[in-house]
Amino acid sequence: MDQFKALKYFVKVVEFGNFTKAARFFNVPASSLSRRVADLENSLGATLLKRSTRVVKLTEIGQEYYQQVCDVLAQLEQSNEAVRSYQTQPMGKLSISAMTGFGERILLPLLDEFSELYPEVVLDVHLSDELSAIGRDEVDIAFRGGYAPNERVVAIKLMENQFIPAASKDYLKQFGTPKHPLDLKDHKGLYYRAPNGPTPWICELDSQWQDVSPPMAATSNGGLWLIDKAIKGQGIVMLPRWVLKAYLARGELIELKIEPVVSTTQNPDFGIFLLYQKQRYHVPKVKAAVDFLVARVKGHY
Amino acid sequence: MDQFKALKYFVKVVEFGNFTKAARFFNVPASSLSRRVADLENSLGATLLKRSTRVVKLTEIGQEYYQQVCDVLAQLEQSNEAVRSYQTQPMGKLSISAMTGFGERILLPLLDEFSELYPEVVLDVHLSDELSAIGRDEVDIAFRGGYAPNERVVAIKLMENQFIPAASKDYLKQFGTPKHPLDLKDHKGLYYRAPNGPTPWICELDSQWQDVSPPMAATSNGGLWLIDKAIKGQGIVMLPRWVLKAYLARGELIELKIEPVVSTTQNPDFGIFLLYQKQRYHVPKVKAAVDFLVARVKGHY
DNA sequence: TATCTTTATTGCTTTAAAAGCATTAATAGC
DNA sequence: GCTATTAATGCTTTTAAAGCAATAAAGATA
Repeated sequence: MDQFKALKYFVKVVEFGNFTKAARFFNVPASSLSRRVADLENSLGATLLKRSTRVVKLTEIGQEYYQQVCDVLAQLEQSNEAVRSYQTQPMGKLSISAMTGFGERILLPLLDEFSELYPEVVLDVHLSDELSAIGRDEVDIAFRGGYAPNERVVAIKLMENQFIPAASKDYLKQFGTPKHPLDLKDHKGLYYRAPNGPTPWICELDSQWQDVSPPMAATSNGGLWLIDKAIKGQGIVMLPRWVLKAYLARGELIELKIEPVVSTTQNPDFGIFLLYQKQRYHVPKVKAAVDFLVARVKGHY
Repeated sequence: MDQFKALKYFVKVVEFGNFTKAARFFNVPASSLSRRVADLENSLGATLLKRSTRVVKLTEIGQEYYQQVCDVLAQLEQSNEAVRSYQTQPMGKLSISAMTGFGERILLPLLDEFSELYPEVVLDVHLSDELSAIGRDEVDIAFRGGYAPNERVVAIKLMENQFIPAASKDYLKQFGTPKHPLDLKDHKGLYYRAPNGPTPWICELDSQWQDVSPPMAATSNGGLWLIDKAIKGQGIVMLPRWVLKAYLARGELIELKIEPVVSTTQNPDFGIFLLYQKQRYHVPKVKAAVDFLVARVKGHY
């Protein structure tokens, strides 16, 4: 029995919920699928599909098996792809996912450069703060603030992503400079809006993580708009250091030195990571992009 | 082409380093393997093996592919096994790995009970403090002090594993009762020896983890011997609460209340976990043992 | 250097298995 | 109860892998 063929047939029958449609997909008679799947069931000694003339659905064990088989087939397909594209030129569609802020400020300019170096690679960039699952989705490279979700994904730390509070000189003159987290109660907060809502400001007081968010003056997922408001003296922003760097340098904003440190995450090692699937590194387009981006970002930030 | 057959041939050829020997393994002529592997290479458009009459070895890309393929085949084989053994009685060899202390005191008595319930299951228990890699090794169930190594492994927390210091009444009368971690400097430590050496005693002072180990009076991986010495007043032991529980209850040892808390790990959620491979849960012997052990240990400790 | 031995490959034949097709059986909807 | 749809089955054709003998290549040996 060709087990590989049997598995592919099985998976498609499940997905179409129908032998006939799956057969059309493969351009073979339905009887072939019927036999292959039957072979498979026989060799496993279990019924995977509950068949009737109208519906074909998975049994309990079939459900388990289906998911595992999907996984295995996907992995194998990826390995095959990696070998097939080995020692060819970087080319084809490269899918990249990144957080909006990082994408706009750092990634896109670099990608323009990349495109000049590798014109054969067609870029497909998704900017969103929602985290898309690398591995499952068809994303080749992702930029996220966190570690690798599993051991098949490689995570390279590109830069720090420490959130710091800042405000304009005028604002501080008018409302005073907070020195302690609890001083924030009497200030105005400009909040960055993550997909699950505005990010609270937290702080470790007496070995306990506490929410010390000031009253909300505005909230947005547009960092520039928040910074603009902060410069105009409308409140305190809490954004990554690399975002605020230029404004701090020009004196438009002043970094607030609050003790103990106020942040947006309990994890002190928060950073921006580049993620890719280990087994795909040898696909030329992936390798070229990972090498290029790591070199550029690590060098400049 | 039957890709699975080709892959299985390929893997064995690599492992034997030799077409002829691999062919004998499958009881088919070597020419078959030669053809299947050639097919595979053709379909991938790459050379996987460097052949000569004396040596067959992997190319660089072949090496990559081999490892990934091994993984895929192993996973598939496990899935098949899980389905094949579905809805049969628990039976066959069940391999269990546990830490020595936990194994001797808690696991083995329970396994006696388990064996009476499921006489068809042949137990193979390894007691060792060295951690064996679940997934790679042929271990069905493991007991460890820590989390799941990857997302294919399920970890169930069975009980706390907090290390606490204790000493005998006589000892404390003679040497005084330490109240603060730094008091330990003037005491005698009875150390548990982990595979990588005696476990130091640590403590968080001024938001900094510090080694506050007292001078060593003895060290051993035999917990009972250490407890015996402690009862005789020869020092302070640092062992899990569940180990010391009985001695504390009988008054043979007294728990030391040191502030801030002295421990052997920085992780406050230290516990004993039962680990098994997710996809193997439906193998009857695994399911029976996991369910049994979780119910018993969770209920009684 | 010449010869021997081991081992992978290749051409040809045999054998096995999957594809293809027509038919049957089963089931839901009308 | 009839009709339409769909999965399974029996039989034939086609395809692919197995088996075998012969060849070629590369170390090892003398």
